[in-house]
Amino acid sequence: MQSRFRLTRSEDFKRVRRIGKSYAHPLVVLVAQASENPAHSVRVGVAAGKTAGTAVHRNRAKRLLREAIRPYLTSLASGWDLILIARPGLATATLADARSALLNLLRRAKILPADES
RNA sequence: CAGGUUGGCUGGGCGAUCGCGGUUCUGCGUUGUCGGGAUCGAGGAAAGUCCGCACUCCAUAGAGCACGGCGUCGGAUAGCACCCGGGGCGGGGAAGUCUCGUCACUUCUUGUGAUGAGAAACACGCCGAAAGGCGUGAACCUGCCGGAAAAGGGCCACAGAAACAAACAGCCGCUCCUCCUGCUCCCAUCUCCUUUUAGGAGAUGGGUCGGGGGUGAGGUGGUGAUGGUGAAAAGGUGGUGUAAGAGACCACCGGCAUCUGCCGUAAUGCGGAUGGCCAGGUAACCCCCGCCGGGAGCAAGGCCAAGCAGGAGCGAAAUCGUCUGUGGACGAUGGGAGACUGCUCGUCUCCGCAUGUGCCCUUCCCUCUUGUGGGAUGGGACAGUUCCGGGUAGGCUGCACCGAGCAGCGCGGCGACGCGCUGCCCAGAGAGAUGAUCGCACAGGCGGGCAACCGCCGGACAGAAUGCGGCUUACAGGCCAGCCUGAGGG
RNA sequence: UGGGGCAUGGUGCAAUGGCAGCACACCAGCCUUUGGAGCUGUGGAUCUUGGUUCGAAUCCAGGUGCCCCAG
Repeated sequence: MQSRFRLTRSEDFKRVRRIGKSYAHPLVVLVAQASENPAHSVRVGVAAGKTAGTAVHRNRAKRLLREAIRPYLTSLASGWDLILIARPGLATATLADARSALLNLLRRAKILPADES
């Protein structure tokens, strides 16, 4: 993931987690919030807590999420800040499972148009 | 070859496409949140953080106690309680089974677990008629190691007389009392005999002096394993000995102390002589002895930017005496501060240590070119410093390293490790870089099949964050090697 | 990163190295028309693995999990 699509600053994370809207899936949780700068391209942050497992499992979950969202970064509506939070089953899932879960969440958040696949 | 056991190495490979991080080179009418190329990119444990260091900051002249850690010998190392090689004492290896009953679970069959009873029980050696008893047992693994617990204290439940020092019961000697028995003696009665003023013998009854034996009670002394309980009862076995006993003595064995011989650097081991049996266990209980030990940690620390709110303490140089060139020096006394974590102290340092022969003001004195300069006195401010409080969570650095560095080869050493030569520069972020898909072989598991083979599943434990050494813990599979035991072949 | 502490029935806590207890809860019974309360009773545990010791919840070492503190 290129660095212009990344959410890095701690205050941004805090802001999105506090006032963003969340969408849940058994594998992933999506938290979305409109950015302060609407012209800015979409920014994504990835997180995995201790409940996701050991360090190996947490790293694998975050890599899966990054790989899953990578093809859609340029087609997403701009001006959104997203946080993807891994849930315990994600580390043992495949890339196709993660991608379908992610598409489901993005359509529910109306960030990705429904006709795009 | 089989079994056992240990150590070392490895820790999925190759290719294609897409994607990520660092370094470096490079392109542009477009200088970008741009594009292209090269190269590097997790581990043996990166983990736990149990030890030891490097590095950084703070504090620092000493001694003792406390506290904490360590504790066999030698070696290795920059260093290390855990590394390497020895030694000693234990434990495992090493004894595993069968039958029956009861209970629980259960795949419903005698399958698993618990429990009770019975039987059998590894190899070798010794004792024994037998039952049985005693001793030893490889490689290798594993635990511990000062005070041989003979400075002292504590504890040793239950049981047991008693848990370490004696008592109690017991045994035995002496003495006293009571009772019994029988001997000697005396008296009485009766009978018999004779050598007939008398004597003798026997029986019965009684008496008590003395002596013997026994029972019971008391006193006194001796004795130690007899008391069968325990995890543990004061060397073991056999004999002598004794009133009874006991290392009291003797033989053999075992242990200890002292002296000593040999191998070994040493611990230790193998012996010899003498002594003498006093000595229970526990120091992963206190304790004693010896050695070692400042504190904090890369969120250490340094620089920059931004931001906030300041406050308090100190901010000096005691008193007296002597000398003096009037700047000061020396000595004494008292007080304070400090000598770092807890305490104490002979003693030491300073009288501010870092910092002004600095600045302003009040009063007095001297000088005098009525400007000033010098001294004394009291007060204040600033710099500085300590503490408290407030603010910040951004950037650069430390930090990606020429190093206790890595790889290969050789040499020395049993080994930990060391030395030499050659080659290399080898991850480094800060929401945290290694992933995904496909293909091909190679291991592995499951199913089908006599087999060849076919189909499916599918990589163990696990992710760097200042670095290094050791330890501990987790770990599928594969490869290699050593040692021991047994069998077979040459 | 460093330091400190804890682990005992389902829960909260006790226990000089010597028979693991207490309270509440669960279950059963009694009482009550029934429930609650009350009374009586049963079952159930030392985080794990080794070691020291005659004997370990306790002492020592390794491991596991949890909590707290500091910057």
